[in-house]
Amino acid sequence: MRTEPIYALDARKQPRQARSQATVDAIFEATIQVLLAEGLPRLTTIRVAERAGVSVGTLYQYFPQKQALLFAVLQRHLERVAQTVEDAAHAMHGATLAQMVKTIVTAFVQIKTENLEESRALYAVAAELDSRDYVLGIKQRNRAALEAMLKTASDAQFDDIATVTFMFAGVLIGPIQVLLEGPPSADMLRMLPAQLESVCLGYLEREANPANRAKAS
Amino acid sequence: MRTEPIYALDARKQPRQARSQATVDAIFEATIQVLLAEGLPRLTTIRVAERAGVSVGTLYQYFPQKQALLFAVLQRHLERVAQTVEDAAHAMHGATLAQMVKTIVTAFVQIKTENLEESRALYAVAAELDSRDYVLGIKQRNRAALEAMLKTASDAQFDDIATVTFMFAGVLIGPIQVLLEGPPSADMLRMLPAQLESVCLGYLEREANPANRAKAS
Amino acid sequence: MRTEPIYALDARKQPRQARSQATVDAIFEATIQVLLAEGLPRLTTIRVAERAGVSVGTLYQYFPQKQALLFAVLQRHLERVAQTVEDAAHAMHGATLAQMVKTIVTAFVQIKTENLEESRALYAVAAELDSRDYVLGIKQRNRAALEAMLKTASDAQFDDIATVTFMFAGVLIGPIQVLLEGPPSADMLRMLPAQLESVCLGYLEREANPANRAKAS
Amino acid sequence: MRTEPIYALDARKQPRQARSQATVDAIFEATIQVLLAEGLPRLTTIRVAERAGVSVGTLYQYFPQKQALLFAVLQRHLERVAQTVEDAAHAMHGATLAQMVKTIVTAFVQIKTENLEESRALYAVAAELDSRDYVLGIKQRNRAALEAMLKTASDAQFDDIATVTFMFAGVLIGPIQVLLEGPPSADMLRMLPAQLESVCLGYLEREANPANRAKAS
DNA sequence: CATGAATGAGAGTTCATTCAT
DNA sequence: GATGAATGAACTCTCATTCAT
Repeated sequence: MRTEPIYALDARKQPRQARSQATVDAIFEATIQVLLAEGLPRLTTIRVAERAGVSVGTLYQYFPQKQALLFAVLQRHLERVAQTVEDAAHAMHGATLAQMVKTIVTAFVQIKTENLEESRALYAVAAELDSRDYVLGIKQRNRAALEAMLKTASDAQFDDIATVTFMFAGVLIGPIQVLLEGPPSADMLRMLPAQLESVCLGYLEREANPANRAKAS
Repeated sequence: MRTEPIYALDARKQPRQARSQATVDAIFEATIQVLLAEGLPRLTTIRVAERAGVSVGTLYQYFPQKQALLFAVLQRHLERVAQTVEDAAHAMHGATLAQMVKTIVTAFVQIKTENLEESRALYAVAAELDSRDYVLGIKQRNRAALEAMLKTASDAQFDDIATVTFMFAGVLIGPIQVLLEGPPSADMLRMLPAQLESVCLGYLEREANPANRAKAS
Repeated sequence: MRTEPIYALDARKQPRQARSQATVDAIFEATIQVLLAEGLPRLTTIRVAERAGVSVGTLYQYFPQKQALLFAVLQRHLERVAQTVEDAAHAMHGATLAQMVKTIVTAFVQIKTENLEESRALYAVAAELDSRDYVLGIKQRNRAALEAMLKTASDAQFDDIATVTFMFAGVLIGPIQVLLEGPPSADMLRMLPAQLESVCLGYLEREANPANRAKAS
Repeated sequence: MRTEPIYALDARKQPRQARSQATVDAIFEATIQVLLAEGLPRLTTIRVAERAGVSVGTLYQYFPQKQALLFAVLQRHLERVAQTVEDAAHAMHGATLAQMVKTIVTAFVQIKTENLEESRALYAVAAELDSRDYVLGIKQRNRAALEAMLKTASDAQFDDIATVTFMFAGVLIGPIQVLLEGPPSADMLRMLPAQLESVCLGYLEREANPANRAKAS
């Protein structure tokens, strides 16, 4: 994929006043709405501006390119997710595997699910936007937080912690993603946390170094 | 997302002559190549035609709309995946959980990995194309095959097989997807099958009905 | 002829500013000019825009489809014609047949002749555009105005007024059309009004109810 | 209107064999049908060929350009009309005005009405095709035939016979055209001949030289 | 001669972006 | 700053015409 450097994907103008912030928020909100109502191919700057109740000119005041707007929306979402994971992981340092898994799964399902529609809409954006590096960075951050946490598990120790973390993260996201893409099933959504805990705990216990596990108990 | 019915997404002239078939193949190939080299936003019908060594007119003779072309490419890929899963699942009817998991994981990783680039490129297509129903259908097929297989496990029995299958499929795809999106790591790729087996088997054994497990042993 | 409903043939942004109105007028004028200079098959949106001194984008801001543009031009012309006929007919209520005919013929010839080139150019547009219903509506309006007038003739009364009106209108338009299509002959143009009066009056007097004619004289 | 000389509007190949003639006829027929079913803008060579049951290549064997095909169809129609008028006019040499009018009106209404749909479809073709000269020529022929006939009227003589003929022809065609364009009304169609006779005879009698009329009677 | 796959110029239309008001 | 009319490059798609089979 041609990865031309994107100059200034970041919004040029840092909003300093309340009015500005309100405008930016309205634009963010409008972007998500258009995304959901019309789909990415029909998301035009004019449509977003209209729905946000501002003019195109104003929109361009805050986001000098369309890509910058989409990037910002994606960023806002992923940043929130990363922060949640980091907070949860940090809080669990020194806990048992079971406690860790329960907390992480709960937090992750919660954050991905509470804005279910938004999450779904942003998949297309991430896929199309030239944001691969950024997305990879976020995933890296998430994994780092998880890895740091796993290292402090009171009842387990892992030989290849990088691999274990990778699988942990992958396993966490897989079923959630499938759920997001599919027709929203309330049933599945209810079962998801417990099932995800089962999956993760099952895996982590299997992979935990037996010697240490013994020592821990 | 506005889901206007797409009339005749696959309504394309069926090639009747050998020459035609070669043309269609060249167009398929070119589509993947452009997707990888330029990305979906820069995939235009003219660029595809040029790379395929034909004129736009010819392209449109076989794919009456751009969407039809993308859909066909996606379809070819997913059909292959679904077929692979179905074959593998069917072959494992009556086997043990461990055998099932090993076979399925191997087949799935293999098919997704052998055309790694193609798989990656198609994510954006699926996300943007109005192909949700089709993609969901494929997932349904996959799950049905897995469920039918799991029901025949010689050493296990599940209470809520629908949920178990859903998680099984989700867990299978999660880490693979993460791998596809990231920078291809040979290390991870090597470990993936064993790790996936561990994850799946860990989960399935945990969820298997204890009574039956006892009986089986 | 496949008469698919044309959605929003006239759905165009209503110009709100003076600048806009000037733009729209320029586009109208340019359309007629291109029609005359190049003919309908060579009338492209780009050519019209160029001649109007604006960009294609601007043209499409006011006329969302090419058809809408052509329709608007046709409409402007026919509306003017219909208005002229209605005004003339209304003014002659209660007059004698001879006065009526003289006035209507004069008005009709005048309006069709003053923008002779425009009239001619629009025949092809009307023939090709999916405007049959609209054109028929205009003709209906014209006939209604003539019929209402004829009913009030002070010196005549008709048995089958619908038929008489139909023929009156048809006879009126026939020679004018022939003249428009042909090479403009100043001679014929000069004679036309008197001749048309003769034709119409001859016909109407023939068809007038004899009893009433007697009474009137 | 840019009147670039049309090279070779005539069909290149004069069909010599029965098979060829059948093919040409099928193509003619198909053209009319497509014209009626789809309208001029959707009349493509491929569609015509398909409906005629031949390949595009074959169509181009007989008509080297699309214009040549349309021109030929138009020609066939107008030739038939012109021939009919000429025959009728010639047969009436030396007759009375009343006889002349009756015969001409009958013939003209008949020929235009029997292939009503065809007549209507060809208006757009004539308007768009670069056939103005040809159409004018046909009209000229028709007028010449009428004029020659009128000159021999046994009971009338005209001062300005050119003008009278022009009006006669124009009056003849006006109501017919209106009828063709509108929704076909059986009522009007039935009345048309008598009404047209009335119009024409009324006019001609008015314009006939009184002196001669006296002498004639 | 007939076929129909291939061609590619050119048409209609969209939309990110600019800038005079 | 805000506005929204104007821009025009770029895209999708059509169709008259050609020519290898």
